[in-house]
Amino acid sequence: MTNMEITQYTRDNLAEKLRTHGINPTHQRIEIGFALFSRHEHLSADQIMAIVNTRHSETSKATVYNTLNLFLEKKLIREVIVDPSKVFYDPNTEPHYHMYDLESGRLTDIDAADVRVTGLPTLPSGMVTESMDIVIRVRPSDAAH
Amino acid sequence: MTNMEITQYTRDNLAEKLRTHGINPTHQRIEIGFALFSRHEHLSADQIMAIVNTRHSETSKATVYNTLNLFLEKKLIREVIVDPSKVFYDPNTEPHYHMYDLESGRLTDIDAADVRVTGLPTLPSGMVTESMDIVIRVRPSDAAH
DNA sequence: CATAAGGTTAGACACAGTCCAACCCCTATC
DNA sequence: GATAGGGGTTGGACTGTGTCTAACCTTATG
Repeated sequence: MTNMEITQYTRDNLAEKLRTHGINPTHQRIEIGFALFSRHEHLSADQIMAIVNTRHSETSKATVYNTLNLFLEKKLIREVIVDPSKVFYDPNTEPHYHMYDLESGRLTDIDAADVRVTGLPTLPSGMVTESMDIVIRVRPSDAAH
Repeated sequence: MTNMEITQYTRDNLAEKLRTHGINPTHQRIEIGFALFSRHEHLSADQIMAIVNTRHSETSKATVYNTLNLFLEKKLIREVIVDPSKVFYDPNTEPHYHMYDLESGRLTDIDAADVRVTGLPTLPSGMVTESMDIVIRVRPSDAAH
């Protein structure tokens, strides 16, 4: 099981999800996880911090980064690198790719199930693939480029 | 013609290349272009600045960034976003993808000619594709992950 | 209770990249 | 060959993301 289908996240089942990934579910971690998993959006660290700090207790910048890096390490979330100025964190760990709207900065998922990539070279020996990312950068056709 | 085959770059034919792209070939711009095009490597802004400042005159950080952004605008080079901490600049504007070694940070090209990608969704109407980037992240198989 | 380990915090820090106002250099014009 | 003007360059200040550190808090355990 990589991802049991939870349709509605609560702070309780999120705590459970953290535990099954070997993460001690503290107050702050649950809030940060909740921010990511209850929305299904790609959020940057500062967006997450803003969301978390509008409710309940304050959470520091250090904790936000500590927690996101912990979640990454434990493969609970993924990192999406499309914008040179900030990293997006992606609660969807199923295989998928991304479409990035250069105009709005909006990032949307492309299901990997339908996509086939052929003709890639074989890896140098002793190397293994960690991930393959595909990013399609798009813009409105009337926009000046 | 997108890219005439220049096997050996000199400061002279580089000045010519800049001119054909509508760029006034100044001293600094030629040096920065030479750093990128004579190597066929992916360099970051600080690497370029280091290279340029070991020979001839000094070039400021502002000029390095101004020039790289100008080159990007004029489609003389491409930007490769794989590492959250820095942008790489790619002198190769032919269609190709990238393999990124997470251990060493080394970035290598994958020729696009052999690669086929099928099953991508159609774009939302009014949108055009600016680019499609594929990044294969690899690491040594013995490395702790 | 005492202790220790783990978690959180504010604030200092590092670093990539941008901005700005002053300056420089080159060319055109007289 | 003086002058002016525009494009290019510059140092330095600044911004924003992300990291580090040392102190502090919390919780489980004996």
